[in-house]
Amino acid sequence: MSSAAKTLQLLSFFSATRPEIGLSALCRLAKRDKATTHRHLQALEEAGFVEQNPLTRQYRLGPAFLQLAQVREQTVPRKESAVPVLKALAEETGETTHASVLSGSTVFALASCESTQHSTRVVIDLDKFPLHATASGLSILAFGPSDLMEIATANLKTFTSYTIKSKASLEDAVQSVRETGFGRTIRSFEDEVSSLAAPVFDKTGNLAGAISVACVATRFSPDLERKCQEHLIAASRDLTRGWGGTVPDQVEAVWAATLKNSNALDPIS
Amino acid sequence: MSSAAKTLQLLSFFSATRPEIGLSALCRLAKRDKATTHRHLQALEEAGFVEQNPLTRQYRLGPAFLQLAQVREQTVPRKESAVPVLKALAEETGETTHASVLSGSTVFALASCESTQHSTRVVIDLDKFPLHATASGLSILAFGPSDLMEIATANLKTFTSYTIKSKASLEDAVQSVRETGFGRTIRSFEDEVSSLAAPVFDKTGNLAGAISVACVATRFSPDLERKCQEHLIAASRDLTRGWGGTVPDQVEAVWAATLKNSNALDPIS
DNA sequence: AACCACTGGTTCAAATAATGAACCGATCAA
DNA sequence: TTGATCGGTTCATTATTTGAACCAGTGGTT
Repeated sequence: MSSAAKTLQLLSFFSATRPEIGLSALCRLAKRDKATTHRHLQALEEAGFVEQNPLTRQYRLGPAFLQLAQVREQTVPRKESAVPVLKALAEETGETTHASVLSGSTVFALASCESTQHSTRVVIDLDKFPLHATASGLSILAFGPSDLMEIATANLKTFTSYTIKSKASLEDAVQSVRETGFGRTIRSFEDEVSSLAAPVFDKTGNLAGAISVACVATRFSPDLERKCQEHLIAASRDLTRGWGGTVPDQVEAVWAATLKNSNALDPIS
Repeated sequence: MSSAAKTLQLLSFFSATRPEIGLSALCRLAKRDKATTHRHLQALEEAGFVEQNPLTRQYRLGPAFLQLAQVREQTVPRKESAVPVLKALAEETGETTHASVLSGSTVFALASCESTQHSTRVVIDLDKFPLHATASGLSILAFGPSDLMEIATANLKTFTSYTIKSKASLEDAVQSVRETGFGRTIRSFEDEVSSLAAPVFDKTGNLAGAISVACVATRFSPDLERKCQEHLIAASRDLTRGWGGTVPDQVEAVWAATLKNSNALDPIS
């Protein structure tokens, strides 16, 4: 590990829950020498990446990040960071993938990617995802702002015979998403499509959008679902990271539980 | 210069106007070896501080900054409280406003706001303010830690024909800031810009940064200066308050004296 | 007041990791 | 083909990083 890498690693110990760290504490966290850590901190301080609280002498993240984050946002808008994640997800699952962003109370399509693995594949060309009828919409209802539920129930448009039609069944569906961490729809938007989606979060820790896999319904087996779940988790983490956030622990927990359950049901794995 | 410092320095070459840089270009900018620079970039990439554009292979700032900027703002919420103050100040004066923070011995740009009142306005895109050549820098020299003076005199870079060039004239300028409470520069950083700045303090009672108005030089009349002074006082009080501090009585006193003098000179107001 | 346990910070010989000229393979233009 | 880029890699040389031991200061206990 290079000296630069060690220096940079120190920054990763700062978080919202541990915003200020003293020299000795940081040595323990990083399992490194005091002299070394001190020199590393001085290099970081010079660059504006950390500063010392003049009262407590503890170190905290510096103001340089505000500037650099601004440049990053100007350099890489959200769509661009979604594309590689969607590509990877499409390749891994062999199905079509979508990313969407919540803006106000509308779920906008951001980008999508078709897998080349199968000759039949899902091609959905929409720019707004209905909240009640898509896996992405359900994910966003489950983990997004609570006032969305009202808007969703006011717009229960029917797309197929499977589309959710009542407020009660929508609430059930959303509750199930909260418990599993995945939005899930079977033929509810298009007759031949079943989807699985995961929420994506941004730097404010709020829900920012969703990422989904749209499967040809006849291919949507428990095995495929399991595979989609695994890769959706990775994809959501990646995209959340690309948008500057971290997946909330609570969501990670329900994902872990869901995967465990599906393991239990499937004695092979 | 430590290897870590060299690595970190690479990041400073990225900006809104130069968001992506290739390996060779970065070597030229940093005046360093290609192998070395490449290794440094790899360390940065591993930490998420840079990433490569998969198409062009050029490097750009990474997503880690979004997270770390978020943590920084949660730790020391400065930018958030500065924005409305800058906005108000820009509106009141009709000129561009800046806020900066002192970290270590560097003055970082925090945020800025352009007035919509005039069609010609000052647009300054820098991330570090030179201590000797900007109104903000002079304010910080005047009311900040005394060891800054050494650093400033060691870095008397010339920007325009008006830029302060000698230790003696810098000391004079700083003394004048102490007496008036305002940093003041006439065309000293950019040829067409004259600025006025006031110090901002934090909860420890120490200087934390500065707030400034950058005027198109040809508009910088005594009337406008007077107006800027009045509103800068209010803005500095607001921002200091937003950062949990209070403006020291001694600074308030020199402000009051300055306003009184300019009243005496200007019988109209 | 003496003692202890803890800070943050510094020193210097020993050891390790950074360095850069030269090199490779690709790409592009003339 | 040639030449001038580009990004990336190699390895002997060299300079930098390293950490045990050391200060100095602080707050709590005996």
